[in-house]
Amino acid sequence: MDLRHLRYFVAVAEEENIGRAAARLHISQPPLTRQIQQLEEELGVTLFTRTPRGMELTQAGELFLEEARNIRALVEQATERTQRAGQGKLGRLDVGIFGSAILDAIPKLLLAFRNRYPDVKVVLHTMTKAEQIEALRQRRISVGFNRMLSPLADLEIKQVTTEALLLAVPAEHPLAAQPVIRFAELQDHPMVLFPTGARPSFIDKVIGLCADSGFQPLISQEVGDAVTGVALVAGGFGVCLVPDSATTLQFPGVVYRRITDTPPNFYVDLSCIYRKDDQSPILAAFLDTAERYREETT
Amino acid sequence: MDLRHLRYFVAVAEEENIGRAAARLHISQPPLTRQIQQLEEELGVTLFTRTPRGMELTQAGELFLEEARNIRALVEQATERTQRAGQGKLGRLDVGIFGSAILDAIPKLLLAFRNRYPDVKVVLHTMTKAEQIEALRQRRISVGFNRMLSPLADLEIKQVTTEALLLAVPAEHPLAAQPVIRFAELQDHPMVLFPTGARPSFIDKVIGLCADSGFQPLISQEVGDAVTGVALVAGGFGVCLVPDSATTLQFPGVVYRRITDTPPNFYVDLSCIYRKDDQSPILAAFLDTAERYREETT
DNA sequence: CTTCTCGATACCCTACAGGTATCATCGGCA
DNA sequence: TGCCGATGATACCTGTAGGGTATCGAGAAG
Repeated sequence: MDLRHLRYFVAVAEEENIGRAAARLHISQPPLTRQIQQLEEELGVTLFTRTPRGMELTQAGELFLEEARNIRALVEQATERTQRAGQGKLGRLDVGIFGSAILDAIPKLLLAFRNRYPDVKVVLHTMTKAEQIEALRQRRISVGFNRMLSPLADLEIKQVTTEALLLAVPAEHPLAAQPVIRFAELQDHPMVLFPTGARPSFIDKVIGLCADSGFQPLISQEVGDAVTGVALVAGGFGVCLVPDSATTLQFPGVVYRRITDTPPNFYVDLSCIYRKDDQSPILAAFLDTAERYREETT
Repeated sequence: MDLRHLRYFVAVAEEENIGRAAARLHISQPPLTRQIQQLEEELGVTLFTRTPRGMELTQAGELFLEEARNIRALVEQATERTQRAGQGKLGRLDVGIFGSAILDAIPKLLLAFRNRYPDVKVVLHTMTKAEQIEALRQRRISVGFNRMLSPLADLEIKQVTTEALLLAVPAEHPLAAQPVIRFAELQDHPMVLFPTGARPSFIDKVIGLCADSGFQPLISQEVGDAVTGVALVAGGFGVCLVPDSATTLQFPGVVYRRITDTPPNFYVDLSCIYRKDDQSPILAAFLDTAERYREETT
């Protein structure tokens, strides 16, 4: 049996007349007769009673008509859904995000993606940079978000946005009272740094900036993520350089201050990382959305 | 697209290897490659990623695999069900029965049919002889039960059983006290006859029997069916000849008595009637069951 | 570097879907 | 009653496409 048989059968059943059905199918009458005969022979069931006025369904034929219509609808639906999946419009995208970076850019980007591809189920997995890389290679995620990513042979990196750095300062701290903060002044104040874990990371960025300005920071504490860092600032552990987006963390007793004499690379990137060999149309759609986001926000 | 494509696709998806899938399908590898390519081209979707180790489903491919399996299962089910329908094992049978004749033979026969063909839904329609014939011609029923059916050009009649006649007598009636009742004695006693309506019917049977014995019955009342007839007997309207099966009607004040000197045709048939041109396998199955029933009960 | 395994390609052959011509049958109608 | 028209069935031809064999190209493995 063949989908053609089903198509022909439904046409004949609906027209109750082989000639008309043949015309509707754009074939001539004899082949249609033969196909129907074949179908009946293969099933071993008489589907039609032949009358001088045309073809009339038997009870078995009526049942088969329902089934045939059902199957044909299902085939249509399957192709349609598969095509949507092939265009990245339907399916699932596993995304790795880092600890506290669910701030500003990532939610906005995910929201934009959801709007463009409402039938793609986005699943977020919180994991560190090293875990993201491992998960990418094991195909547990298709894309990861992180900062300060280093090039890798099998993974591609694409910058999503850059963020200026701000200084998180305890409200009672002398620097909070100054109208202007110069970067070099930070050498006199204990700093909270983050994240711990896989290097290079944001920590190295900050230490590098200090080194460029000719000093070593006074490290009061290293913590895992920005949220903890700002919490320690609130607790008086010192100041902390954070990306712009961290200002969404409004802790009582913490104020954010701009640095006036920013060195040229006084910003940090937010990038996404994915397998070079990943041909998934959903990933392509996601990266396209990310690209648009980047263009809109720069 | 074609069911073959689905079969091939599922095999490749399951084997993750075109060569093995080809072996499983008993074809050689190149045609299988081509069929998969055709399928992908027709859908416009890459279903597999080709690796040096074999074929790996894409996300769209995974979805299509589910759909394909589903469709294939449905096709199998459709053929199976249609075949059962074609063998008369699945479907619906509309049966016309007459007023009060839901006694003895018909329920037993229907029960036997249900046991042999549990998936055939039997729908009973109570209708008179004339209504049955009309309903048969209009195909609202496939078979009807009745007595004293006359041959018709387009309808076939098949006897199901015969029943001896008994006399329903009021308990207080003089005949009830006699040890023996001879048929000729009935000429002295008012009788209830049934059914009214289309002739020839059971009424004519009784009148004919009386005529054969050389008398005209004293008709006290004509009623629509045996139940009403026996009820009138209970009410003292007279005696009433009824088929054997009517003894299942146990009215208080009514007793059934045998006639001793029965004439040779002192019985009435129960037959079924159906369209000569009806090729329905369900009807055939039903008639076969009826035939067996007849053989078992004679 | 060789070898093995995978899918892809090239080319041939045959089966079968589809075409035309024609037949058989049954109702309707003059 | 017999002709005509409509219906599905049959006979036969043709071209497409599905399946076969032989072979290639690319990676992985040794």
